[in-house]
Amino acid sequence: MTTNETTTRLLDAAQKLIQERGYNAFSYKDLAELVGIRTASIHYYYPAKTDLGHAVMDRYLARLELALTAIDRTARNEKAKLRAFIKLYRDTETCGAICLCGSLASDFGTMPPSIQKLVVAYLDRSEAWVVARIVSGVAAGEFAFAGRAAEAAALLLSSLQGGLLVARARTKPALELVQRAFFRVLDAA
Amino acid sequence: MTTNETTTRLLDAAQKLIQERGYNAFSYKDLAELVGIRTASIHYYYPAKTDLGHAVMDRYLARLELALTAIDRTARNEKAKLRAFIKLYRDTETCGAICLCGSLASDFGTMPPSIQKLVVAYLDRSEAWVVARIVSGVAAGEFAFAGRAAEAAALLLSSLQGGLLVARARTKPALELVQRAFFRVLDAA
DNA sequence: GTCTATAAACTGATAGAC
DNA sequence: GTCTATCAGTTTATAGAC
Repeated sequence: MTTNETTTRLLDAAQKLIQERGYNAFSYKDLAELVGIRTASIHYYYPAKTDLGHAVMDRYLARLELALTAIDRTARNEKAKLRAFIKLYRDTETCGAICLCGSLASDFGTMPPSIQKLVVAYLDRSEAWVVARIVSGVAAGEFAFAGRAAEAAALLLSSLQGGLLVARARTKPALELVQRAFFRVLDAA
Repeated sequence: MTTNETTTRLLDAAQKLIQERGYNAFSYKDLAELVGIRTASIHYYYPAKTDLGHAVMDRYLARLELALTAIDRTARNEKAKLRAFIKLYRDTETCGAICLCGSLASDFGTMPPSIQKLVVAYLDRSEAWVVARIVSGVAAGEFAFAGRAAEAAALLLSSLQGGLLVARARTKPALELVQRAFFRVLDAA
């Protein structure tokens, strides 16, 4: 382990702030108060704010990889895998937060290229995984879906990101309805 | 007409900045440079930045109403109406922008209640209209969709908002795929 | 209506003591 | 590693001349 206690608490607090307020709406002062240290101390770990943002998104991407691996290992079939994937977003919805990747995507133009690349990587990886699940599910006769997998994958990814946005603003869950409607696409011929 | 030339240019530029960078990522200085006046002059029209944000979102909501009215008047059937609605988002996608409402929703926690209310109103109005189109389309035998209209409406609204987010980050259109997949939901039994 | 001038607070960031 | 002290730049916002 190379990460100590303080870096973890900084990353946790920063991620929370970005997901709840947005990257450009939180300051080192906010973060310092949340973690209980001074702003100068944060600079010791993350000299620039973009370094911090990069580290948070980097960890988020690594965790996606771990989550997908865990799902692929434990879920019985492709539908169960997709349900587990959607569950990741529904847990975020429960917290009243939006996806870190979605939050950074909405500030995309103001992010440095190194962070932009991670955001794109997160979306690409998610999409590729979903496409693979659909292709596999169709091949196994699990889904009746007759269209292109890329269509359904784009629909799922977009509706999960947007669903979190919409749900938080209205403090009214959206992803349960989204999930139900989405599986109609796969189950219908 | 109560709005003069300068207010219109201020609202246009502010909307553009919010959709491209986000509410918390643009300043009166950015806006002043874009419009060609000094920051103090902006305060003459909009004393506080939240007044400006409110005015931009208020106009955006009024324009939604106009757009829905125009669609209801000109489109031949419910499917054509929904296609025209999706076109509003696809035009935004073409500009490389996200929805103003989606941008403000992603900064939701940092917005004053008066703006939050407009964001919620925009989403509520959009959803109600989409639900009505689906219910009407099913009643007319235009859609084979057998589920609850609220499900499909949540899927559409979420995927359009999220689709813009995803598309801009990857500079790769998403809404054409989203649209195709969505109509499978309505057309399938 | 638009300007100059200015303020008070906050921003990310650095230097250097402990 | 964490602190105090400090910086230069920016932010929203106001006062008052023209």
